[in-house]
Amino acid sequence: MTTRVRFAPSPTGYLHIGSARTALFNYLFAKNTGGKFLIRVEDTDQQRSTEESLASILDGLKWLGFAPDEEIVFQSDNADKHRAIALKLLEEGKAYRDFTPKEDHSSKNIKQEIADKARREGGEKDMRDNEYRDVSNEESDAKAESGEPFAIRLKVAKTGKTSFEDAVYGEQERDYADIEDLVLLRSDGHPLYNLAVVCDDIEMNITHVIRGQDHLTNTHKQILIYEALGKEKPTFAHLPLILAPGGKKLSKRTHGEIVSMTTYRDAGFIADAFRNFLALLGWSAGEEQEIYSLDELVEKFSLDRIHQSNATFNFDANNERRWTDDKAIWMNAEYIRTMKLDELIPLVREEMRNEKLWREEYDDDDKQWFEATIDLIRERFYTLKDFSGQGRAFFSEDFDYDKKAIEKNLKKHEDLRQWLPELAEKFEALEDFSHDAIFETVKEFCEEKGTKVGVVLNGARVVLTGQAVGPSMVAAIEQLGKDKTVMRLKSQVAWNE
RNA sequence: GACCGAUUCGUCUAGGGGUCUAGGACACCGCCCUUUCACGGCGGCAACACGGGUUCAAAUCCCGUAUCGGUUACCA
Repeated sequence: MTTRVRFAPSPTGYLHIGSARTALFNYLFAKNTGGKFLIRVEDTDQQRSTEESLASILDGLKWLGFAPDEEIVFQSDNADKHRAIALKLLEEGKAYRDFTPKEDHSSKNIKQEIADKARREGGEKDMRDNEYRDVSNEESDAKAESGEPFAIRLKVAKTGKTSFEDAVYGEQERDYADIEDLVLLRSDGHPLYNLAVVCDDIEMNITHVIRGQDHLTNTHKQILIYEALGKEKPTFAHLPLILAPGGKKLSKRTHGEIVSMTTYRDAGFIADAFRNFLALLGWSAGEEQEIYSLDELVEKFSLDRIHQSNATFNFDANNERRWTDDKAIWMNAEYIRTMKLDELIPLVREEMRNEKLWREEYDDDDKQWFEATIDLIRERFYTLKDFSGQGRAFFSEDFDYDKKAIEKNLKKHEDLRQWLPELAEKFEALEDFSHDAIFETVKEFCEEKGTKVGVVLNGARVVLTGQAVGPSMVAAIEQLGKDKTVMRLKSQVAWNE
């Protein structure tokens, strides 16, 4: 039997980092087992579902490279089927009409309200105390015919328990006494989540349900539906959650854009790097290797190596350098400096196009120079943004000077104000502007002035690139070329910043 | 509150009775390298939540406690 898994986002926000990880694990599992990876959009909550949200989620999935193997299913298209199934269950006596008027919740603190109510009721509450549970069919039919609105609830047996073997968490049991008679169909005829999920998973022939641990206890309710329907249940695999620092829930409301996938794409992350990082949040191959290509991840992935404890996604909103997880940033840098140059170039090209730094010559006459330059400067970069930011001076005269660099490497050595233009003259006289010649020139110049090479080189770095850090300065000068080097060394712009 | 789950360095994690004076990665710190910097190399700091068992032996098994998380909707 081929495995079939689905990623089932509800389009009520952008693609959350935790959802992205769920999508990744589904994808890896499908490919590892030679199965199908499907996408089902759970848009039954009409109130909260939006087009933008859907577009953003699909965008994020596309960026990460998770293309579905079959057409995307929209859950709302199946509402009629879900309704029919609920009615069938009612007919069979496995569900009943509940004429209790709908309770209204003030929209803001629903979670809190429910928790408070549950606390008040304590463990005393009898889950089978619904007064309509055992009314006769005749009475129920009559009320329905008279037009009284009703919801349809599943009739959960009084004693017994459900159980299933979770592929991650192991044997799971829950007493019927702890499960309420869940609502299948709302009084307005709208099918609810647990029903819709089960029906669609059956319809789509899903063999493995891989989803967040927040669904673990609700799984028992779904099993009850599978049983009422007389259908075989799939294998369940629940994933540990991804938390914010301090072990709190990672949410848009409190943490903002940091939880959105598109933030990372827009911040210059490489999809492969981020996917690699995500894979290691809640799963590991049990070896010391940490950098994995997609193919390697697919090959090594298995459900039994998924962790059972939640992971913290580490970041500090008050620290610009630590705006997101250190390890994610490191991994991105690692990919930038070690990936194949011809895989990196297209990504840099796109970034430069967006920043209006791209020139057609880079793909033509200046191709060699461009590639050599990228190869040189990638060494210290963390994101794709750095190519248009810190690396800007290599492609444009319009670049910024880092204030700290000016203070530390330029203004602290007032002599450089004269020396740098003097050095420019020496360079100008150079016929052969090669690495060795440049270095010899600098060295002689420093001996003449009785200063350390570092002082001149660091000062030159600021004037030439606007930065305090970068690749080997001599190599950078060679790459920049004689004209630009001479011009910038003579310029007083940086001094006036 | 009830039910469910988890708990190894600051973070991600290895480990599943002896090989653990607990390994790796990120971050941090130091040294070296580059006659220069946030590369690289080497090294350092740093953890088995707590208490009881079981056992010749427990980070690993069992029980309790604590803490954290999840669920408890006519949301998904």
